[in-house]
Amino acid sequence: MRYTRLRSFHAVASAGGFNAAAAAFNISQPTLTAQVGALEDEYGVELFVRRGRRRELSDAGRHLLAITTRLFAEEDEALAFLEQSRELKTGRLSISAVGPFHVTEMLAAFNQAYPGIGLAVKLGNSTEVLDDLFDYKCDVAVLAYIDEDDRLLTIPYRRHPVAVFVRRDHRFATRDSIRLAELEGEPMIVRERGSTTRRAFEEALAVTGAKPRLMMEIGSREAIREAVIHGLGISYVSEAEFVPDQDLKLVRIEEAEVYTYAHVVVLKQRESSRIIKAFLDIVHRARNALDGRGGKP
Amino acid sequence: MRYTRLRSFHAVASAGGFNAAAAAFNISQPTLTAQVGALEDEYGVELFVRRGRRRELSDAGRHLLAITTRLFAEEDEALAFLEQSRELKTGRLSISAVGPFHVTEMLAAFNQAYPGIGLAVKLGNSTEVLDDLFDYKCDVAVLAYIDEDDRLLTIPYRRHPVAVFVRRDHRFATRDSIRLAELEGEPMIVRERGSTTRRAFEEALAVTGAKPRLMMEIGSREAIREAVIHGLGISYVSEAEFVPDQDLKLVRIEEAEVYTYAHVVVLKQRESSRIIKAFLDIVHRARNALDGRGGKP
DNA sequence: CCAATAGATAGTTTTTTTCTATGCGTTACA
DNA sequence: TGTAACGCATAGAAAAAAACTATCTATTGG
Repeated sequence: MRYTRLRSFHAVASAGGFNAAAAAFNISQPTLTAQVGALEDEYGVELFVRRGRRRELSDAGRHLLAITTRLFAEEDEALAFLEQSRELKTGRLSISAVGPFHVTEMLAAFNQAYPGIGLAVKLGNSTEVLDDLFDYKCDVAVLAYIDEDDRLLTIPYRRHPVAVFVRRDHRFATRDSIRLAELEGEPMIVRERGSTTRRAFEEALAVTGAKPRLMMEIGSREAIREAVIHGLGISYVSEAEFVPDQDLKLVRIEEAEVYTYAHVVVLKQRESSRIIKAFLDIVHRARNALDGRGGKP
Repeated sequence: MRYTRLRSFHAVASAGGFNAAAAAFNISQPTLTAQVGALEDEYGVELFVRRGRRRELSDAGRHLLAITTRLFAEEDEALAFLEQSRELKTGRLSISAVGPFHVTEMLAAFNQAYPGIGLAVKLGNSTEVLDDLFDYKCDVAVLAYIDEDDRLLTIPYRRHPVAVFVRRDHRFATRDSIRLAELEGEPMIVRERGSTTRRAFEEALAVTGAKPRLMMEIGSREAIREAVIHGLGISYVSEAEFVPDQDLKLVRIEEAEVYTYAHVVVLKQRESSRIIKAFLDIVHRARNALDGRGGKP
């Protein structure tokens, strides 16, 4: 109401007449006459002076035009911002993940598709990651295994085989792959309890029945690498996480039954969020691109 | 539409919630929900993030709020300007007048009543003044005599007696007043043809039948004063225009039939203009205040 | 677990906005 | 000096929008 009147005034004032404004802004001239008239009546102010058959801006009108010019510039800015938001040219997506190795690929794909979106990644264990998700501290979580929780929407993203790695001089070092059974009695350095990789590995071992000798439990991938390099034992790692080293050799597991999984998890509630939808879309596309390369669970 | 949505968004964003905004801005909560929802749908942007039972500003929402804050500040400014215009606290009034002497009084009264209104005075002869009026170059004209023109609204403002003035050593200098008949053969310096004062004076002379000796015609009041001081003759002037001098003496005319008039003239078309109405009102009041003092025609 | 709270949804009514058709006064031009 | 074109005003009707009430759902705090 006030707005419409101001807008009509602005149109007439900047177009230089009622008919001109009507033509320029695709509204009828009587509408403009009515709106401007209402504005003038409401405030008892002469915005236009009748001069023959035309109406020209009065001093008050000129002053008001200066204000409305700024006003509608701000409106344009608001709409421009909304437009660019529509196209996801701005915004931020925060991700909590259990490990950096699963997410970098997704981040790269997403960033390529939406270069304007800021990305924030926070790492933590699975409990922390889930808490972030439920506390709205992140938009997307990347987890290894999933709780069945109907507040969550879970998308299996990909699986990474777990492999054994040994020092160059170990008897496995010349092998391309081994069987789990061969690990019987083998001195082994393992991850902390709760590690996704350890869990997957031990489940597979339990199936096989093989029992390595647990040398030590270390809560850091890097520290385990050092321990292996120093000959304290052999260990395992998700293939994607393995950092090559001249003293180390990665040996696959023949059965290939040991995998860590990456699931993309979001709150069902937020599934319809544009930015989250965009991310999930990228994830699906990446999964499909992986098909046939055996990356899928 | 866009505006209402932005306003609803702004209300919710600045009030910190839908219900809070509904209470603060006296609109119903469903209205706000609908408007904000429409804005989000239209641009596919999440302005608020659902967090439990509340909705909190998203990054995009925060950005938009910054813009809408400026937007509505401009709107407030526009409305404030219109409000103060309603009370005639701003604006400008331009006056064209045939002489400065008639208008100063009005200007003073008007300025006292509406100190915020800028005043512009332009002087000219009666033709120029009327042209300004018809060309909308001025809002109000002050003229001596009037054409009957039904495009014009004319208000008699006041009349000023015309008096004779002479040098101290003139035989009239000891008199308080003279009769027009005494001017027979008297050397006289007169204004240019077209001068209101000359016209009034000569009309009165014609009635009387007296014939002064026209010494010279000078198109400037100041130059005439100098001429009288130098003893070239006597002259006349509207009493209101007379500037006292130790060498000059003003002598009234007994019949007091010689007057110049001041009429306030506006275009009928523009009579309803607030500022013009306000000025005419001041003029009427000043006229009434003059009643009983004999200032009226 | 219940009551209170924040927000969403459905359906309706009121208000606003906008249109078409037409009238009136000005201006320009033949 | 008519007369056509132009610029705006007015009337009445139609369309769109904004607003409401009532009700529902989900979350949270005691």
